[in-house]
Amino acid sequence: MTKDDVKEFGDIRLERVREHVWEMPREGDMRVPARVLASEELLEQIRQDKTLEQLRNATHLPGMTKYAICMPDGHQGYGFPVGGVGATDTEEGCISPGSVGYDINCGVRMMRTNLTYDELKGNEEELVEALFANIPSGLGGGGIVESDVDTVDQVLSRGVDWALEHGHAVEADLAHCEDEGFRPDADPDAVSQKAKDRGKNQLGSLGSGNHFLEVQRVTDVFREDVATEFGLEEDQIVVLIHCGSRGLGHQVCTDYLRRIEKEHGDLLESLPDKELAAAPAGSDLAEEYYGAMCAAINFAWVNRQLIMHRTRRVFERVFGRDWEEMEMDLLYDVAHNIAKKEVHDVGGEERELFVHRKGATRAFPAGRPELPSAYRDVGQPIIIPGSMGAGSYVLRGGEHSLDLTFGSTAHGAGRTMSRTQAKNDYWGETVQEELRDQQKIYVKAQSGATIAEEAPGVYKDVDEVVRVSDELGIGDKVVRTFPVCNIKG
DNA sequence: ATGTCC
Repeated sequence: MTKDDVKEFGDIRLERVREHVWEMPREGDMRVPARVLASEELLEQIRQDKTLEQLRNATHLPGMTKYAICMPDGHQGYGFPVGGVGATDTEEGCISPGSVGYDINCGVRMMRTNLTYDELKGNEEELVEALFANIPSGLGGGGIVESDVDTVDQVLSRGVDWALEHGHAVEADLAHCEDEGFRPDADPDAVSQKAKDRGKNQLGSLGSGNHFLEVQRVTDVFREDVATEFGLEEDQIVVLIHCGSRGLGHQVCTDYLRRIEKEHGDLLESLPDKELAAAPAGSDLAEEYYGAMCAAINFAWVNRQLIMHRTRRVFERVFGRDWEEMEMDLLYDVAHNIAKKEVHDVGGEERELFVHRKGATRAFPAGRPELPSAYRDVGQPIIIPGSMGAGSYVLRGGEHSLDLTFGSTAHGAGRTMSRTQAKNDYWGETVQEELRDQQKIYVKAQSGATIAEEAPGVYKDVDEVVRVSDELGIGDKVVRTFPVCNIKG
Protein backbone atom coordinates (compact mmCIF):
# COMPACT_ATOMS: atom_id res chain seq x y z
CA MET A 1 0.00 0.00 0.00
CA THR A 2 1.41 3.41 -0.96
CA LYS A 3 0.82 6.76 0.75
CA ASP A 4 -1.82 7.63 -1.85
CA ASP A 5 -3.82 4.56 -0.89
CA VAL A 6 -4.46 5.74 2.67
CA LYS A 7 -6.49 8.76 3.78
CA GLU A 8 -6.61 9.98 7.35
CA PHE A 9 -9.45 12.34 8.25
CA GLY A 10 -9.12 13.00 11.98
CA ASP A 11 -9.42 9.59 13.63
CA ILE A 12 -10.98 8.06 10.55
CA ARG A 13 -8.75 6.01 8.30
CA LEU A 14 -9.68 4.94 4.79
CA GLU A 15 -7.69 2.45 2.73
CA ARG A 16 -8.08 2.19 -1.01
CA VAL A 17 -9.16 -1.33 -2.01
CA ARG A 18 -9.18 -0.40 -5.68
CA GLU A 19 -10.38 2.43 -7.94
CA HIS A 20 -13.41 4.15 -6.27
CA VAL A 21 -13.51 1.66 -3.34
CA TRP A 22 -12.34 2.87 0.09
CA GLU A 23 -12.48 0.73 3.20
CA MET A 24 -12.66 1.89 6.81
CA PRO A 25 -11.15 -1.06 8.71
CA ARG A 26 -13.04 -2.55 11.61
CA GLU A 27 -11.85 -1.35 15.01
CA GLY A 28 -13.23 -0.92 18.53
CA ASP A 29 -16.94 -1.78 18.71
CA MET A 30 -17.50 -1.70 14.97
CA ARG A 31 -19.27 -4.93 14.01
CA VAL A 32 -18.11 -4.77 10.39
CA PRO A 33 -15.86 -2.53 8.29
CA ALA A 34 -17.35 0.35 6.29
CA ARG A 35 -16.88 1.19 2.64
CA VAL A 36 -17.06 4.45 0.73
CA LEU A 37 -17.60 4.21 -3.02
CA ALA A 38 -16.25 7.43 -4.47
CA SER A 39 -13.70 9.07 -6.72
CA GLU A 40 -11.02 11.20 -5.06
CA GLU A 41 -13.01 14.29 -6.07
CA LEU A 42 -16.24 13.06 -4.46
CA LEU A 43 -14.44 11.77 -1.37
CA GLU A 44 -13.04 15.26 -0.87
CA GLN A 45 -16.67 16.50 -0.64
CA ILE A 46 -17.93 13.57 1.43
CA ARG A 47 -15.27 14.19 4.12
CA GLN A 48 -16.46 17.79 4.66
CA ASP A 49 -19.39 16.97 6.97
CA LYS A 50 -20.23 14.17 9.43
CA THR A 51 -20.87 11.53 6.73
CA LEU A 52 -17.84 9.35 7.52
CA GLU A 53 -18.43 9.51 11.27
CA GLN A 54 -22.08 8.56 10.74
CA LEU A 55 -21.04 5.71 8.48
CA ARG A 56 -18.71 4.40 11.17
CA ASN A 57 -21.50 4.72 13.75
CA ALA A 58 -23.80 2.69 11.50
CA THR A 59 -21.41 -0.28 11.67
CA HIS A 60 -22.40 -0.60 15.34
CA LEU A 61 -26.00 -1.57 14.52
CA PRO A 62 -26.82 -5.15 15.59
CA GLY A 63 -26.75 -7.70 12.79
CA MET A 64 -24.95 -5.39 10.35
CA THR A 65 -23.68 -7.57 7.53
CA LYS A 66 -20.51 -7.34 5.37
CA TYR A 67 -20.08 -3.56 5.64
CA ALA A 68 -21.94 -0.28 5.95
CA ILE A 69 -21.68 1.45 2.58
CA CYS A 70 -21.64 5.08 1.48
CA MET A 71 -22.60 5.85 -2.12
CA PRO A 72 -20.73 8.44 -4.23
CA ASP A 73 -23.41 11.07 -3.52
CA GLY A 74 -23.31 10.54 0.25
CA HIS A 75 -23.79 13.34 2.74
CA GLN A 76 -24.70 13.83 6.38
CA GLY A 77 -28.22 12.86 7.47
CA TYR A 78 -30.25 12.12 10.60
CA GLY A 79 -28.09 9.46 12.30
CA PHE A 80 -27.39 7.41 9.19
CA PRO A 81 -25.85 9.13 6.16
CA VAL A 82 -27.96 10.00 3.14
CA GLY A 83 -26.50 7.83 0.42
CA GLY A 84 -26.06 5.01 2.94
CA VAL A 85 -26.78 1.30 2.61
CA GLY A 86 -26.85 -1.01 5.62
CA ALA A 87 -28.06 -4.62 5.61
CA THR A 88 -28.99 -6.18 8.95
CA ASP A 89 -30.01 -9.74 9.70
CA THR A 90 -33.80 -10.15 9.95
CA GLU A 91 -33.44 -12.63 12.85
CA GLU A 92 -30.49 -11.39 14.87
CA GLY A 93 -30.27 -7.81 13.65
CA CYS A 94 -32.46 -4.77 13.93
CA ILE A 95 -34.46 -2.24 11.99
CA SER A 96 -33.66 1.44 12.29
CA PRO A 97 -36.06 4.24 11.25
CA GLY A 98 -33.24 6.77 11.02
CA SER A 99 -31.56 4.47 8.51
CA VAL A 100 -34.63 4.64 6.28
CA GLY A 101 -35.18 8.37 6.59
CA TYR A 102 -38.01 10.67 7.54
CA ASP A 103 -39.45 10.72 4.04
CA ILE A 104 -40.37 7.05 3.72
CA ASN A 105 -40.33 5.95 0.06
CA CYS A 106 -39.12 9.22 -1.22
CA GLY A 107 -38.43 8.16 -4.78
CA VAL A 108 -38.48 8.90 -8.46
CA ARG A 109 -40.52 7.81 -11.43
CA MET A 110 -40.06 8.50 -15.10
CA MET A 111 -42.78 8.57 -17.74
CA ARG A 112 -41.99 8.38 -21.44
CA THR A 113 -43.75 10.27 -24.23
CA ASN A 114 -43.41 10.00 -28.00
CA LEU A 115 -43.06 13.78 -28.31
CA THR A 116 -39.78 15.23 -29.49
CA TYR A 117 -38.17 18.39 -28.15
CA ASP A 118 -38.88 20.14 -31.48
CA GLU A 119 -42.59 19.43 -31.08
CA LEU A 120 -42.62 20.84 -27.57
CA LYS A 121 -40.51 23.94 -28.24
CA GLY A 122 -42.54 27.15 -28.07
CA ASN A 123 -45.03 25.60 -25.61
CA GLU A 124 -42.77 25.65 -22.56
CA GLU A 125 -44.47 28.60 -20.81
CA GLU A 126 -47.96 27.24 -21.38
CA LEU A 127 -46.91 23.78 -20.23
CA VAL A 128 -45.14 24.91 -17.09
CA GLU A 129 -48.10 27.13 -16.13
CA ALA A 130 -50.58 24.30 -16.74
CA LEU A 131 -48.54 21.81 -14.74
CA PHE A 132 -48.12 24.27 -11.89
CA ALA A 133 -51.84 25.08 -11.86
CA ASN A 134 -52.92 21.42 -11.82
CA ILE A 135 -50.38 19.67 -9.65
CA PRO A 136 -50.48 20.65 -5.97
CA SER A 137 -47.12 21.57 -4.47
CA GLY A 138 -45.62 23.27 -1.45
CA LEU A 139 -45.85 22.71 2.28
CA GLY A 140 -49.09 21.69 3.98
CA GLY A 141 -52.31 20.21 2.65
CA GLY A 142 -54.12 20.13 -0.66
CA GLY A 143 -53.79 17.13 -2.95
CA ILE A 144 -55.28 15.76 -6.16
CA VAL A 145 -57.54 13.53 -4.07
CA GLU A 146 -59.18 15.00 -0.98
CA SER A 147 -59.77 11.85 1.01
CA ASP A 148 -60.77 10.69 4.46
CA VAL A 149 -59.12 8.32 6.89
CA ASP A 150 -61.00 5.29 5.47
CA THR A 151 -59.61 6.04 2.02
CA VAL A 152 -56.14 6.49 3.47
CA ASP A 153 -56.48 3.01 5.00
CA GLN A 154 -57.25 1.58 1.57
CA VAL A 155 -54.26 3.36 0.04
CA LEU A 156 -51.98 2.17 2.84
CA SER A 157 -52.99 -1.46 2.49
CA ARG A 158 -53.42 -1.74 -1.29
CA GLY A 159 -50.96 0.70 -2.88
CA VAL A 160 -51.34 1.53 -6.57
CA ASP A 161 -54.13 -1.03 -6.98
CA TRP A 162 -56.33 1.50 -5.14
CA ALA A 163 -55.45 4.10 -7.79
CA LEU A 164 -56.29 1.63 -10.54
CA GLU A 165 -59.75 0.97 -9.09
CA HIS A 166 -60.46 4.70 -8.87
CA GLY A 167 -59.40 5.61 -12.40
CA HIS A 168 -56.01 7.12 -11.58
CA ALA A 169 -53.95 4.36 -13.18
CA VAL A 170 -53.88 1.73 -15.90
CA GLU A 171 -52.73 -1.88 -15.48
CA ALA A 172 -49.37 -1.20 -17.13
CA ASP A 173 -48.55 1.38 -14.46
CA LEU A 174 -48.50 -1.33 -11.79
CA ALA A 175 -46.28 -3.60 -13.87
CA HIS A 176 -43.68 -0.83 -14.22
CA CYS A 177 -43.22 0.10 -10.58
CA GLU A 178 -40.81 -1.34 -8.02
CA ASP A 179 -42.75 -4.14 -6.26
CA GLU A 180 -45.69 -3.44 -8.59
CA GLY A 181 -46.53 -0.45 -6.41
CA PHE A 182 -47.61 -2.63 -3.51
CA ARG A 183 -45.93 -3.89 -0.36
CA PRO A 184 -48.04 -6.75 1.05
CA ASP A 185 -46.35 -6.39 4.47
CA ALA A 186 -48.16 -3.07 4.98
CA ASP A 187 -50.09 -2.79 8.23
CA PRO A 188 -52.40 0.26 8.25
CA ASP A 189 -53.24 -0.41 11.92
CA ALA A 190 -49.62 0.32 12.79
CA VAL A 191 -49.95 3.83 11.33
CA SER A 192 -51.15 6.37 13.91
CA GLN A 193 -54.35 8.35 13.54
CA LYS A 194 -52.25 11.48 13.51
CA ALA A 195 -50.18 10.24 10.57
CA LYS A 196 -53.36 9.35 8.65
CA ASP A 197 -54.84 12.76 9.40
CA ARG A 198 -51.74 14.43 8.01
CA GLY A 199 -51.87 12.27 4.90
CA LYS A 200 -55.55 12.44 4.06
CA ASN A 201 -55.42 15.76 2.21
CA GLN A 202 -51.93 15.26 0.76
CA LEU A 203 -52.62 12.43 -1.68
CA GLY A 204 -51.29 13.60 -5.01
CA SER A 205 -49.04 16.47 -3.95
CA LEU A 206 -45.38 17.19 -4.60
CA GLY A 207 -44.44 18.79 -1.29
CA SER A 208 -41.48 21.10 -0.98
CA GLY A 209 -37.69 21.10 -0.67
CA ASN A 210 -35.95 19.08 -3.36
CA HIS A 211 -39.18 17.55 -4.65
CA PHE A 212 -40.23 18.45 -8.15
CA LEU A 213 -41.80 17.47 -11.43
CA GLU A 214 -39.65 18.02 -14.48
CA VAL A 215 -40.27 17.73 -18.20
CA GLN A 216 -36.98 16.72 -19.79
CA ARG A 217 -35.47 15.82 -23.12
CA VAL A 218 -33.10 12.94 -23.76
CA THR A 219 -29.76 14.40 -24.83
CA ASP A 220 -27.34 11.45 -24.79
CA VAL A 221 -27.66 7.73 -25.30
CA PHE A 222 -24.80 5.64 -23.86
CA ARG A 223 -26.09 2.09 -24.33
CA GLU A 224 -28.22 1.92 -27.43
CA ASP A 225 -29.44 -1.66 -26.87
CA VAL A 226 -30.58 -1.00 -23.30
CA ALA A 227 -32.10 2.37 -24.24
CA THR A 228 -34.15 0.60 -26.90
CA GLU A 229 -35.38 -1.92 -24.33
CA PHE A 230 -36.35 1.02 -22.10
CA GLY A 231 -38.09 2.78 -25.01
CA LEU A 232 -35.75 5.78 -24.87
CA GLU A 233 -34.05 7.68 -27.69
CA GLU A 234 -32.37 11.01 -28.34
CA ASP A 235 -34.57 14.16 -28.38
CA GLN A 236 -37.49 12.33 -26.79
CA ILE A 237 -39.50 14.15 -24.12
CA VAL A 238 -39.84 12.40 -20.75
CA VAL A 239 -41.31 13.43 -17.39
CA LEU A 240 -39.55 12.86 -14.08
CA ILE A 241 -41.41 13.01 -10.75
CA HIS A 242 -39.51 13.17 -7.45
CA CYS A 243 -41.51 13.11 -4.19
CA GLY A 244 -42.38 10.94 -1.23
CA SER A 245 -44.93 10.17 1.48
CA ARG A 246 -45.36 13.76 2.68
CA GLY A 247 -46.51 14.36 6.26
CA LEU A 248 -47.76 10.79 6.65
CA GLY A 249 -44.35 9.17 6.24
CA HIS A 250 -42.74 11.86 8.33
CA GLN A 251 -45.18 11.21 11.16
CA VAL A 252 -44.60 7.43 10.97
CA CYS A 253 -40.86 8.02 11.36
CA THR A 254 -41.36 10.43 14.25
CA ASP A 255 -43.84 8.11 16.04
CA TYR A 256 -41.58 5.07 15.88
CA LEU A 257 -38.35 6.87 16.73
CA ARG A 258 -40.02 8.07 19.90
CA ARG A 259 -41.43 4.67 20.81
CA ILE A 260 -38.20 2.80 20.03
CA GLU A 261 -36.12 5.24 22.08
CA LYS A 262 -38.45 4.63 25.02
CA GLU A 263 -38.92 0.88 24.76
CA HIS A 264 -35.45 -0.19 23.61
CA GLY A 265 -33.26 2.05 25.74
CA ASP A 266 -30.79 -0.79 26.33
CA LEU A 267 -30.02 -1.12 22.64
CA LEU A 268 -29.92 2.67 22.37
CA GLU A 269 -27.27 2.83 25.11
CA SER A 270 -25.04 0.48 23.11
CA LEU A 271 -25.08 2.75 20.03
CA PRO A 272 -22.69 5.68 19.50
CA ASP A 273 -25.50 7.98 18.31
CA LYS A 274 -29.04 8.19 19.70
CA GLU A 275 -30.30 9.06 16.20
CA LEU A 276 -29.57 5.47 15.12
CA ALA A 277 -32.26 4.17 17.52
CA ALA A 278 -33.24 0.70 16.36
CA ALA A 279 -35.75 -2.01 17.29
CA PRO A 280 -34.28 -5.51 17.66
CA ALA A 281 -35.35 -7.95 14.95
CA GLY A 282 -38.30 -10.05 16.11
CA SER A 283 -39.49 -7.51 18.70
CA ASP A 284 -43.09 -6.25 18.55
CA LEU A 285 -41.87 -2.76 17.70
CA ALA A 286 -39.69 -4.00 14.84
CA GLU A 287 -42.72 -5.78 13.37
CA GLU A 288 -44.98 -2.77 13.88
CA TYR A 289 -42.50 -0.32 12.40
CA TYR A 290 -41.94 -2.58 9.40
CA GLY A 291 -45.71 -2.80 8.82
CA ALA A 292 -46.16 0.97 9.21
CA MET A 293 -43.18 1.74 6.98
CA CYS A 294 -44.51 -0.59 4.27
CA ALA A 295 -47.88 1.17 4.51
CA ALA A 296 -46.17 4.55 4.09
CA ILE A 297 -44.31 3.08 1.09
CA ASN A 298 -47.67 2.25 -0.50
CA PHE A 299 -48.89 5.79 0.22
CA ALA A 300 -45.90 7.31 -1.56
CA TRP A 301 -46.39 5.11 -4.61
CA VAL A 302 -50.01 6.20 -4.86
CA ASN A 303 -48.86 9.80 -4.44
CA ARG A 304 -46.50 9.57 -7.41
CA GLN A 305 -49.11 7.67 -9.41
CA LEU A 306 -51.75 10.39 -8.92
CA ILE A 307 -49.28 13.08 -9.96
CA MET A 308 -48.25 11.13 -13.05
CA HIS A 309 -51.81 10.47 -14.15
CA ARG A 310 -52.73 14.13 -13.67
CA THR A 311 -49.68 15.04 -15.78
CA ARG A 312 -51.14 12.94 -18.61
CA ARG A 313 -54.32 15.04 -18.45
CA VAL A 314 -52.33 18.27 -18.50
CA PHE A 315 -50.42 17.15 -21.61
CA GLU A 316 -53.74 16.22 -23.26
CA ARG A 317 -54.99 19.77 -22.76
CA VAL A 318 -51.78 21.50 -23.85
CA PHE A 319 -51.10 19.32 -26.91
CA GLY A 320 -54.70 18.48 -27.85
CA ARG A 321 -54.09 14.75 -28.10
CA ASP A 322 -54.96 11.70 -25.97
CA TRP A 323 -52.25 10.59 -23.60
CA GLU A 324 -52.35 7.09 -25.06
CA GLU A 325 -51.62 8.58 -28.47
CA MET A 326 -48.65 10.41 -26.95
CA GLU A 327 -47.57 7.05 -25.48
CA MET A 328 -47.19 8.46 -21.99
CA ASP A 329 -46.20 5.20 -20.34
CA LEU A 330 -44.42 4.67 -17.07
CA LEU A 331 -40.79 3.59 -17.56
CA TYR A 332 -40.23 2.74 -13.89
CA ASP A 333 -40.64 3.96 -10.33
CA VAL A 334 -37.81 3.50 -7.84
CA ALA A 335 -37.79 4.06 -4.10
CA HIS A 336 -34.76 5.64 -2.47
CA ASN A 337 -35.71 5.81 1.24
CA ILE A 338 -36.71 2.33 2.26
CA ALA A 339 -35.87 -0.82 4.24
CA LYS A 340 -36.81 -4.14 2.73
CA LYS A 341 -36.53 -7.81 3.47
CA GLU A 342 -34.35 -9.22 0.70
CA VAL A 343 -32.32 -12.40 0.31
CA HIS A 344 -28.63 -11.88 -0.44
CA ASP A 345 -25.59 -14.07 -0.75
CA VAL A 346 -23.28 -13.46 2.21
CA GLY A 347 -20.07 -15.46 1.96
CA GLY A 348 -21.77 -18.24 0.01
CA GLU A 349 -24.81 -18.38 2.29
CA GLU A 350 -28.28 -17.09 1.36
CA ARG A 351 -29.53 -14.82 4.12
CA GLU A 352 -32.62 -12.72 4.62
CA LEU A 353 -31.67 -9.14 5.46
CA PHE A 354 -33.32 -5.82 6.14
CA VAL A 355 -31.63 -3.79 3.43
CA HIS A 356 -31.78 -0.16 4.54
CA ARG A 357 -31.38 2.17 1.57
CA LYS A 358 -31.42 5.79 2.64
CA GLY A 359 -30.79 8.05 -0.30
CA ALA A 360 -29.79 4.97 -2.24
CA THR A 361 -31.57 3.23 -5.09
CA ARG A 362 -32.14 -0.46 -5.68
CA ALA A 363 -30.03 -1.46 -8.71
CA PHE A 364 -30.79 -5.10 -9.44
CA PRO A 365 -29.12 -6.64 -12.46
CA ALA A 366 -30.76 -8.92 -15.01
CA GLY A 367 -31.99 -12.18 -13.56
CA ARG A 368 -33.16 -11.07 -10.10
CA PRO A 369 -36.60 -12.59 -9.53
CA GLU A 370 -38.02 -9.35 -8.08
CA LEU A 371 -37.77 -7.58 -11.46
CA PRO A 372 -40.88 -7.18 -13.62
CA SER A 373 -40.91 -9.33 -16.74
CA ALA A 374 -40.23 -6.30 -18.96
CA TYR A 375 -36.80 -5.83 -17.35
CA ARG A 376 -35.84 -9.29 -16.10
CA ASP A 377 -33.43 -9.90 -18.98
CA VAL A 378 -31.92 -6.43 -19.16
CA GLY A 379 -31.76 -5.19 -15.55
CA GLN A 380 -33.93 -2.69 -13.74
CA PRO A 381 -34.12 0.95 -14.79
CA ILE A 382 -32.61 3.31 -12.19
CA ILE A 383 -33.53 6.98 -12.25
CA ILE A 384 -30.98 9.46 -10.89
CA PRO A 385 -32.27 13.03 -10.64
CA GLY A 386 -29.73 15.82 -10.92
CA SER A 387 -30.29 19.51 -10.26
CA MET A 388 -32.75 21.64 -12.26
CA GLY A 389 -29.86 23.13 -14.22
CA ALA A 390 -27.91 19.95 -14.89
CA GLY A 391 -30.25 17.16 -15.86
CA SER A 392 -30.66 13.56 -14.84
CA TYR A 393 -29.74 10.01 -15.79
CA VAL A 394 -31.35 6.69 -16.44
CA LEU A 395 -29.11 3.78 -15.47
CA ARG A 396 -29.49 0.03 -15.56
CA GLY A 397 -28.81 -2.29 -12.61
CA GLY A 398 -25.16 -3.34 -12.92
CA GLU A 399 -23.76 -6.85 -12.71
CA HIS A 400 -21.55 -6.02 -9.70
CA SER A 401 -24.25 -4.41 -7.56
CA LEU A 402 -25.19 -7.59 -5.70
CA ASP A 403 -21.55 -8.17 -4.76
CA LEU A 404 -20.62 -4.63 -3.83
CA THR A 405 -23.75 -2.91 -2.52
CA PHE A 406 -26.55 -5.42 -1.82
CA GLY A 407 -27.92 -4.39 -5.22
CA SER A 408 -27.84 -0.60 -4.80
CA THR A 409 -26.48 2.57 -6.31
CA ALA A 410 -26.63 6.36 -5.79
CA HIS A 411 -29.85 8.37 -5.76
CA GLY A 412 -28.90 11.84 -6.97
CA ALA A 413 -26.31 14.55 -6.99
CA GLY A 414 -26.26 15.30 -3.26
CA ARG A 415 -26.10 18.77 -1.73
CA THR A 416 -22.86 20.62 -1.16
CA MET A 417 -24.25 23.36 1.08
CA SER A 418 -27.03 23.92 3.60
CA ARG A 419 -30.34 25.49 2.67
CA THR A 420 -29.47 28.50 4.82
CA GLN A 421 -26.16 28.96 3.01
CA ALA A 422 -27.92 28.58 -0.35
CA LYS A 423 -30.38 31.37 0.51
CA ASN A 424 -27.43 33.63 1.33
CA ASP A 425 -25.64 32.85 -1.92
CA TYR A 426 -28.59 32.87 -4.35
CA TRP A 427 -31.72 34.86 -5.10
CA GLY A 428 -34.63 32.77 -6.44
CA GLU A 429 -35.80 35.16 -9.15
CA THR A 430 -32.27 35.59 -10.51
CA VAL A 431 -31.72 31.83 -10.65
CA GLN A 432 -35.07 31.43 -12.44
CA GLU A 433 -34.26 34.13 -15.03
CA GLU A 434 -30.79 32.79 -15.71
CA LEU A 435 -32.06 29.26 -16.23
CA ARG A 436 -34.63 30.55 -18.72
CA ASP A 437 -32.41 33.00 -20.59
CA GLN A 438 -29.24 30.95 -20.70
CA GLN A 439 -30.47 27.35 -20.81
CA LYS A 440 -34.13 27.56 -21.95
CA ILE A 441 -35.24 25.89 -18.71
CA TYR A 442 -38.65 27.07 -17.44
CA VAL A 443 -39.01 26.88 -13.66
CA LYS A 444 -42.08 27.73 -11.61
CA ALA A 445 -42.23 27.37 -7.82
CA GLN A 446 -44.50 28.33 -4.91
CA SER A 447 -41.65 30.19 -3.29
CA GLY A 448 -38.56 32.01 -4.54
CA ALA A 449 -36.72 30.74 -1.47
CA THR A 450 -37.20 27.16 -2.69
CA ILE A 451 -35.60 28.03 -6.03
CA ALA A 452 -32.63 29.58 -4.19
CA GLU A 453 -32.32 26.53 -1.91
CA GLU A 454 -32.36 24.26 -4.95
CA ALA A 455 -30.12 26.36 -7.22
CA PRO A 456 -27.99 24.18 -9.50
CA GLY A 457 -24.85 25.44 -7.74
CA VAL A 458 -25.76 23.79 -4.42
CA TYR A 459 -25.49 20.29 -5.90
CA LYS A 460 -22.58 18.00 -6.56
CA ASP A 461 -21.70 17.09 -10.11
CA VAL A 462 -24.25 14.43 -11.11
CA ASP A 463 -22.01 13.39 -14.03
CA GLU A 464 -19.24 12.51 -11.59
CA VAL A 465 -21.60 10.55 -9.30
CA VAL A 466 -22.91 8.55 -12.24
CA ARG A 467 -19.42 8.02 -13.67
CA VAL A 468 -18.41 6.27 -10.45
CA SER A 469 -21.57 4.13 -10.46
CA ASP A 470 -20.94 3.16 -14.07
CA GLU A 471 -17.23 2.40 -13.60
CA LEU A 472 -17.95 0.25 -10.55
CA GLY A 473 -20.56 -1.66 -12.54
CA ILE A 474 -23.29 -1.12 -9.94
CA GLY A 475 -25.49 1.07 -12.16
CA ASP A 476 -24.66 1.44 -15.87
CA LYS A 477 -25.28 4.66 -17.81
CA VAL A 478 -28.12 4.34 -20.31
CA VAL A 479 -29.26 7.87 -21.16
CA ARG A 480 -28.81 11.43 -19.94
CA THR A 481 -31.60 14.00 -19.91
CA PHE A 482 -31.74 17.81 -19.71
CA PRO A 483 -34.48 19.92 -18.08
CA VAL A 484 -37.16 21.70 -20.13
CA CYS A 485 -39.84 22.67 -17.54
CA ASN A 486 -39.67 22.27 -13.77
CA ILE A 487 -42.33 22.81 -11.11
CA LYS A 488 -41.66 22.61 -7.40
CA GLY A 489 -42.82 23.71 -3.96
C1' DA B 1 -37.81 15.91 4.14
C1' DT B 2 -41.43 18.20 7.57
C1' DG B 3 -48.26 21.85 9.75
C1' DT B 4 -39.03 23.57 9.99
C1' DC B 5 -40.79 22.60 18.61
C1' DC B 6 -45.99 19.77 22.19
